[in-house]
Parts: sequence; structure tokens; C-alpha cells
Amino acid sequence: MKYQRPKGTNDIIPGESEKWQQIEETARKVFQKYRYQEIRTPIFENFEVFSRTSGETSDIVTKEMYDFYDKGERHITLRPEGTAGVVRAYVENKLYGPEIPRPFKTYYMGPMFRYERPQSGRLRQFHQIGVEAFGVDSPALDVEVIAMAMNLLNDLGIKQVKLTLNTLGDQATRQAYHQALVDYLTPYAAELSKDSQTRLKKNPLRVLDSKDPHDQEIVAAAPQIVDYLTPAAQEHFAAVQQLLTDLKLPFELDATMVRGLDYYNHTIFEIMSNSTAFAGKWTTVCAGGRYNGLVEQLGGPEVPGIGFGLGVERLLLILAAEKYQQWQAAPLDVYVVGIGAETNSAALKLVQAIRQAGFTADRDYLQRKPKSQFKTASRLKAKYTLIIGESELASQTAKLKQMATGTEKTVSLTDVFQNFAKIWQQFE
RNA sequence: GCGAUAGUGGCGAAGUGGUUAACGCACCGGAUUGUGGCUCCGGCACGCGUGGGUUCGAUUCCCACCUAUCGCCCCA
Repeated sequence: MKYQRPKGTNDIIPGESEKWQQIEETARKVFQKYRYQEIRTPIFENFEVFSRTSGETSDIVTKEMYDFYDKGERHITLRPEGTAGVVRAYVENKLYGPEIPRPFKTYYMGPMFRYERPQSGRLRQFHQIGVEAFGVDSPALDVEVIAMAMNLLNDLGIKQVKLTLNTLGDQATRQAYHQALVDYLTPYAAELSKDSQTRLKKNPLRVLDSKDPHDQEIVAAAPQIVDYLTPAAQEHFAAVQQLLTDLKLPFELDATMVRGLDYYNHTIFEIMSNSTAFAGKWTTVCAGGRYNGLVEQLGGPEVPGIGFGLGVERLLLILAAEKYQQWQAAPLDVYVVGIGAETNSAALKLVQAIRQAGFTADRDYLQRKPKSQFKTASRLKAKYTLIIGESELASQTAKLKQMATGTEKTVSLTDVFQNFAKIWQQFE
């Protein structure tokens, strides 16, 4: 093969693309109900938009950025996630203006890029559907966003999910907790895994979700962030839990859940699936949280925000495994069979007329013999065939055949051109 | 970035250091001047991921690279 797609990318071909359309359509419908509007931001941004916000020491910045210098020596990054770009656009377009009602609720869908080793459900170019809501600090908004994510998954036919929840607290909480954690972990530094030793220096919180068994033993007795929450943070988190309960949305608390990105605080959540697509292992399909302070960090006013991102490829894996739906191309109403080269023009006019009458139509383009054309019509599951040959051409008629029954009727070409819907109706 | 496994037609899949690379499915054509099934007959890899090397000779052996899959890291 001369050319192959770049490593970690995928072609979404007919047969697949229908699924994408269905997912996107479902998402748009759900978001519309909650009154979120679409935003489309560039696929690439200045490097700093992501490096500053995600955290200089985060894995995304240190090893997963797809970045390069363009011809003007600008340091460009293909977006690794959606939030930073949306926040940048929010600030740049002054969407925090007083004339814009709060919360400002928006959603996006599109490709994201991370330079990493491809694996199942993980690509270099992958796709996320995400939402962001700005300008409201109320726990009710946290819960609305979470409920909307659950709503979307449910509408997509994914029922087997688990919602996990944690809080990172506010600035004061984080500082106090950070210190407590470092104090606790430092004596164990030598025992920690190599990765965790560097985490301890760069971002101690990340030690919490280490997969290393011995790390986990140490972490088990570590101080928990809930014990360091300021009264305000405590109150916020309690309210979120209460509201979720009011909505009868079951959730689990996970004190070790953290985020790979630095900008999160307060409520963070993940929705996980243990679908057979992941060999029964709980895998995150949707992750989100609050990011008060991020807007400021990108040069805007002090405006709180919350959002989530959902991985489309992972969603597709679950849907394929659960076979919840049958996806297919638009059904074929009429297949036009042309017999003889001289019917070529008439066949083309016929498919066009049928399409303009609001039906789907296709024809043979290879001048194949009738038997083959009928075979194809049959394979395409055409409801009707419209046959035109020399004799029909001479009498300005065509034969309409209902494939299921084999019944044939002669129709005039003029009628087909002028009112195919009527002919269709009479046959049905 | 590290480790493991793999790569033969549209798909599935045999195979071997040596004349024309099995077989199945799908597809195309014919038997049947203009009608869907079945059957029968025929066609369908100038080539065995790419590039080098060893050899009289490589799809087969060696090396490098590419890609995929899985694990680690991390994450959607």
C-alpha cells in the first residue's frame, strides 16, 4: 500500500458515519433541551493556551501535545482537549458581558489530538463531545451538567453506567491539603514507585491515583481531601450530593479520584462503563468538573465554569458491544433499470424526477444487462424498480415493479416527471 | 516513551528456500437478445506491509522501518 493514514487516526467511512451522525444528533437534541448552544473554535491554538491551563507538569503538556512551529514561527498546538479553547473564545468574544444571561451554556463536538501510543479506544486524533457552562457558582448547575451527561448516555441507549464523584475543594482547601499530603508522603518517598516519586515533587495529588499496588497501600492511609475542605467548599459539595439525591441519580464517592489537568477544583465527576467492550473493566467515557479561576487565568474576569467531555470513540465501542441499535443507510425507494444504451438519458431524468418528488432513487451506470440490474436492485433492497427499455421509450412509458410482490404496472413518463408521489401512492 | 504479538486478494484463510501462491465468501461475466432465487461454467494476487541484505533463487531466512492489536504510562 502506497499511502496509509497517519498513526493513530481513523477513516470514518459510510456504514460507520451513520453512527456518528446518530450520536451527534442525539447529543444536539439533549443539549437543546437544556438550552446549550453550539460553539466552534479552532482545532489549533497557541501552545500557551493549553500549556498554561493544563499545568506545565501535566502529562498532556509534557508528553502528549501535538505541537509544531508554523511558517511564521508561531508555536501551535493541535487541541488536546476542548475546554481551554472554549474558555479562550469565551474571553476573546467577551461572552461574559452583562447583556448575556448567565449561565452562558455552550457545547462543542469535534476532533482532539494527543501524541501517544494508540490502543483500543485511544487514538491520536479522537473525538469529544463536550459542554461548558460559565458564570454560575451554584451547585445546582453542577448537578444540571451531570444530569445532562447521564441524560445523554441514557438517550444513546447506554444504561449500564456508574457515576463517581469527588471534590478538589477551593483554593484554600487545595493549599492546606497539598501541604498535608506532602507531609504524609515524604517519609514514604523512598518506598513509592518511581513515577510517584516524581509526582510527589511535581504534583502530589496525582500520587493518589497511582496504579502501583504498594503506592495504593500507602495512599490508603493518606489524609483525605474531605477533611481539609473549607466550610464553603464543604457546603458546595454537600449541596451537590443532596441535589443528586433529590434527582434520584445514584453516585459513588471516590476520594482518590483526581484530574490530569490542573485547572479543576470543587466538583469533579466521571461516568464509567464496564461494557464488554472494555473486557468488563470500568472505563471512563465521560469526565468533567468545575474550573473556577480558569477564565481569569486566560485573561478574563473572575467567572466560574463547569463542564464535561465525552469520548465518542469509546461511546461507539460500547454501542457496538451492546448492539443496541441497527444502523443503516437511507432505504432505497426506486431503482431505475435501463435497458439499452439509448435509455441512458431517460434513466437519468427518471432518477432525478423521483428524487425531486422526495423519494430516494438510484440507477445502473454500467449498462449492465437487465438480470444483473435486478440482482443489484434486490441486493440494495429497493422497494420498486422502474424499467425503461426500447419499447417503453417508444411509447413514452416505463414499467414500475413492486419488488416484494413482483407486480408490474405501466406508467407514463410524463406522470413520473410531473407527479411521482401520486403514482407511488396508487401503488401502495 | 517502554514491552509483547502480528501484517498473504474486497473479506476470511492455507502455504513453501525453487517451475502457474490452495480453498471459502464476496464480486464480475456466461449458460438464460429484456427481469430478482437455485445450479453449473468461467474470471478475479505482474503479488505475500515497506525498504535493504543473505542466496544461483526469498512470500518463506536476517536487519531496519511502517502500521495494527494488547500491556505499562496516561487518559476520552
